[in-house]
Amino acid sequence: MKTSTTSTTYEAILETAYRLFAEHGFDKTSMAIIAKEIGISKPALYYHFKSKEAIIDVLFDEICKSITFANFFSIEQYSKDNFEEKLIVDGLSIIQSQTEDEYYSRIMHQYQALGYRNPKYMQKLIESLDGFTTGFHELLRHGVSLRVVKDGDTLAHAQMLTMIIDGIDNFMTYGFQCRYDKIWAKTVKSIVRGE
Amino acid sequence: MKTSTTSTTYEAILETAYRLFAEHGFDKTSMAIIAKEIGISKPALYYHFKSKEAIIDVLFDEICKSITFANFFSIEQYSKDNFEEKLIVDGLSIIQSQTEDEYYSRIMHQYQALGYRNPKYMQKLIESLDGFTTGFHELLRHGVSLRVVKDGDTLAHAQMLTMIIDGIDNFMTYGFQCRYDKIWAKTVKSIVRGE
DNA sequence: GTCTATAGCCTGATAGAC
DNA sequence: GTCTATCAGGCTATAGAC
Repeated sequence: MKTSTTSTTYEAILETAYRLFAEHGFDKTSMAIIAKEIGISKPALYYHFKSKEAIIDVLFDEICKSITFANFFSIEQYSKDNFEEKLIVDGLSIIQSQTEDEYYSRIMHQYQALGYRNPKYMQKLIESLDGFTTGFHELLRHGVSLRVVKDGDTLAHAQMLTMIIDGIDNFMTYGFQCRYDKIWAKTVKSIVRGE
Repeated sequence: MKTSTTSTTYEAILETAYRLFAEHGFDKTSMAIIAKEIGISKPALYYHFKSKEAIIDVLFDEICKSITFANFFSIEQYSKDNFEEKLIVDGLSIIQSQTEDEYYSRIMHQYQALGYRNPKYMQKLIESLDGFTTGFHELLRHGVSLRVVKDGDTLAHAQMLTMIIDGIDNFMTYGFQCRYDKIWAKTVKSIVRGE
């Protein structure tokens, strides 16, 4: 998310909706409020998006695109020498990027709640999780082949890394005071070095 | 949750609301639908609860009461001989209990979304997380004093355990196929044995 | 592309009888 | 404790003018 500067009405709608949805929830953010906040009328809004759900869907697509595994980890850059350190640093960069967008977790929780009721969202959420576990799995196997990661149940380890990344984000959004860097580093080291 | 058999109207309201809220969300579950599902009228519902929010609040209190650390872990039962194994088993029992209530995670995600907008819910959610980290922290320090847990940053380790429990629950609700038992056991062992 | 006006529905909540 | 009837207000979405 975070489109640079608002130029078109279309972009203004997406940015404003993103913020209002995060702040007040999908249900409590009416089309009228979104329109008023931008300074246009409700029908003008409907000119750009055929329904409220359409806005929600477009936003979800954009969010999903911005949080792929490949955006944060480049397997080819991992070598025998930098493996553990780079995995720690790249992981922290995810955490960092989520700190910078205060609305991300708030709105994501809502898509998760939607997912339980609507397969359309559920599917993408699972794809996203799957992308991370698959990515970590490849990365770890690469590490094994480099002989810098101890061989073991790399799939379970990949799932564990995904879970911790997800959990850290979750905790952070609550302003829960944790040594997040330490937790991530500890997890990575434990997995790389193999218990 | 899960009151045995429904005897009073009051209990019927709570049980039905719990299920409908989990299935369709707070906003999309109207007082009329709840009343209809039970077989009473809307005003009858308002006789027992002064507002929709009152139902949501009572449900949240009950849920919070049922997921305290002490309900799953009894520090005094942990000895030098059974420590690691018992920590694994007790952790799995949480995961197990959440499998048995298919609605738990669904409704919990909604309270989390509410928490971002309403300090009333936020506070209890944080208290709950805090209860687990504090509990694990005590447990780990107990383990250290028993010389069965390697000394280290027990607070960070306690937060890590909380995060994994939370994350496992999260993943499970999506029907994500994981070796949850393996992930939990791996985490516990890594922490108990110290890296 | 944007507007005013409004249709049509659903909502939370209540008045008042039994 | 439970009912029928009802209200006031908010909602999504659209018709039709500019």
